[in-house]
Amino acid sequence: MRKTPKQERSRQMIDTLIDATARCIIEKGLDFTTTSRIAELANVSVGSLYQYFSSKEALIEALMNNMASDIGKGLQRLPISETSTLRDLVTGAIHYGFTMLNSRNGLYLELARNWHRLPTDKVANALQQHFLELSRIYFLKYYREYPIENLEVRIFIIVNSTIFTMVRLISQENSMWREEDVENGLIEMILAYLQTKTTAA
Amino acid sequence: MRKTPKQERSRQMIDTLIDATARCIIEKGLDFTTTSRIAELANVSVGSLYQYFSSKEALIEALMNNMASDIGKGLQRLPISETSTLRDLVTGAIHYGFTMLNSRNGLYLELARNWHRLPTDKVANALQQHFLELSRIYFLKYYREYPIENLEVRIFIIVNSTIFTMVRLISQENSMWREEDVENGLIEMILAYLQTKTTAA
Amino acid sequence: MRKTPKQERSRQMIDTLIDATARCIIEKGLDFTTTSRIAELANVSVGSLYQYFSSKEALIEALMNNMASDIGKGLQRLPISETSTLRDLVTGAIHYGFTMLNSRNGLYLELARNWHRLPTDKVANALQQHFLELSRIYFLKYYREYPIENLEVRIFIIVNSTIFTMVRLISQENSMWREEDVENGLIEMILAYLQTKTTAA
Amino acid sequence: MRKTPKQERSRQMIDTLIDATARCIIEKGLDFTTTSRIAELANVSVGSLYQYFSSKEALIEALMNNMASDIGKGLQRLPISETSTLRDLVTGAIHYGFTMLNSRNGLYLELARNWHRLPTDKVANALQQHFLELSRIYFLKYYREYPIENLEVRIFIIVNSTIFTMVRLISQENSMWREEDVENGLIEMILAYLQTKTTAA
DNA sequence: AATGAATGAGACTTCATTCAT
DNA sequence: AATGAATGAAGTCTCATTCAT
Repeated sequence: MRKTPKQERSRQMIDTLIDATARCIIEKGLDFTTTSRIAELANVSVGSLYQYFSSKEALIEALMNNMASDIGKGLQRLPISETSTLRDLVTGAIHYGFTMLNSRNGLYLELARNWHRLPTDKVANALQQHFLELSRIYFLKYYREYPIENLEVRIFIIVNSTIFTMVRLISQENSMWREEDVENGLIEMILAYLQTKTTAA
Repeated sequence: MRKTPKQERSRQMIDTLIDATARCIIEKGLDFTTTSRIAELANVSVGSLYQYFSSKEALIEALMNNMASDIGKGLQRLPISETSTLRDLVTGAIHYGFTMLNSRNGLYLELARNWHRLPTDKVANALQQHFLELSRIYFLKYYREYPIENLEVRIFIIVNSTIFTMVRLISQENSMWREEDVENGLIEMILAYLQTKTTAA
Repeated sequence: MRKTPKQERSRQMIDTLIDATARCIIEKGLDFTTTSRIAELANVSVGSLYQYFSSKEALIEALMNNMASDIGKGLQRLPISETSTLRDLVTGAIHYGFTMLNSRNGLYLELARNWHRLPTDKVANALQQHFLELSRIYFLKYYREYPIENLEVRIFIIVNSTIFTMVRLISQENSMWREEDVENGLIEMILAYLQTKTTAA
Repeated sequence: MRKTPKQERSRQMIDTLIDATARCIIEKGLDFTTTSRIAELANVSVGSLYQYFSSKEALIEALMNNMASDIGKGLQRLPISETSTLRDLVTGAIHYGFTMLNSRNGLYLELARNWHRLPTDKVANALQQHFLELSRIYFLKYYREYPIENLEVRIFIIVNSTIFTMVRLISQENSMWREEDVENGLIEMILAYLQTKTTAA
């Protein structure tokens, strides 16, 4: 029995367009990502683009959603074994972050740079949510004796701190700092912070 | 000896234009800051604008430089007495950061949001430099027994972590977190991090 | 003898499309009547639409022809008895006009508004022709003693005067005039005009 | 003392653009009147067009206002002497109407054809108002013994009847009727109508 | 025959920058 | 020096029509 070709083709066109958008952002930067350039990169007419996405924004939003889901999947694949220490966990997550930002030829980097003009909320929330769950699971499992207070706020601070420190680092042409050092620094900072007891407010 | 009126006028014109740019960014946001609006706010013609600044970018760069110098001056005014603990110092700096981002009707906030499209380097570098010096002085003075390793990298991480966590917090319409909690969290994180010894790489 | 199914289907498809066009014009107005919307309303593909009509214009022309024939049929059903006065006749016709323009949810109103961009000629001519015949019959029957001069021109004037006065009246959101008053006014005007002898040119 | 050249130039540009709009409508018809064509006809860049008119609609509205004021001025110049009969008055007005619709190479004709898509209200109201005043003055002066009832409604009917009968006549390629005959017919109709007493409602 | 995805010309509008006055 | 009118490339989006399946 044949698969439904319509939806197949639709799905493919949608993916092609989102992919073209990604490539355009990578090649030209978000500021020079235009609907006609996207269509051109997709080897498709502008009209087609608008048959599948009601606006440039919708297209970028779709890309962001893909991104959110990618990141989510990646996070779930992070290895957490019984012998994982908190340091292992944090190191893994930080590493994952750098991998992400350097992946796809800097696509995520450029999106992160422009977070304010983009429908970032979904991605950011997803990210925070994922880390929150990850942390909860971890702390419930292995740190029952050290319940973390204010976990949400801490995750918020850590996630944002990490992302933007990374983005800034990678964005610098000739950085004065080695990626390795910053990576280690972030790990230390996060670990130190997580092991802190909240002071009485 | 007469003052050189030309340069006086120039200086004044330049300041007026930079100020108009700031007001425009505050009122309309960076995306809707156009050269003609700037000129209009400065009560000056667009032509004049281009007599003093070769491009919109140049104008914004000047604004950024002013900003950098403002921030520098502010930092130098941070009170550090002999009795200041490290916590006092960090608390003061974080507070200063929030004050800055909320000052000038959100001008710095908007600029920080759009850092990637702006000539941020100078500001960021200035900021980092200032904090570096501040820290050096502090640690040399009171912590001679605890020499901080990798101070530059740590400052880089801390400054970026702080700025963007704050920006993200302030940018959220109805934030899920109280400013106070985030402020405290940042302070704890930074303090914990600074008191960490670098692990052997 | 079997009916020819092809032609049956054709006829039905054609009618469906014309009907969809009418519905689209009613719902969206002529300016927002697009081929794809028509096809959608007809539960048919755009491609099929073009199998039956060579262009959007052809489709609308067909609708106009249907309209002409509808109006013609309606006019023939206007009651003219032996005891009808001229006033009865005119009143009936004016009433018919208003009924028409308000019928089909304003379809004819919208078409009349846009007469210039449409192949109006057929409809207008049909209308004029019908009224001409109606008048001829009437005057021949009952007014033999008052032969109307220049009947064609008079009908032309009356028909156009009536249609557009009505269209303008109905199109006004909050008309300053009651429909009843305009209706009576038109009747008076037409009656007065028909009872006029042509002055020597 | 020099005239203010700015306003001079502005005024001239505005007039040029409105004039170009008029020419474009005349040459291409309203449907093919585009902002770039207008700019081209005005020997001006599109940008300039938008410096003076915020949108295509604004430009067309300005043209309509000019039209309204032209028509108003023309009406005020209609000769009404003491010896004018009602027939003289009506004849003059009808004549004026035909002159108008034929003037400016059919500009007003095309605008009248497209009344429904245009900001017609101002023009139509102006026209009705002018005729109303004209009629009031006339009837007050010379027909005190025959006060016209429902003058407003009558004027509404007459103005619309006249305009569209004319527009339809002129729009026909090879009209079946001589302009003279229709003109006379309209005059007779209007005169007959105005001399009618309103029937009790 | 039917489908509907694809096309692409063309519409409106913005804004950094220039240049005649 | 100052002005601000003029420029025009570039951007987003629509829709009648075609054509491969």
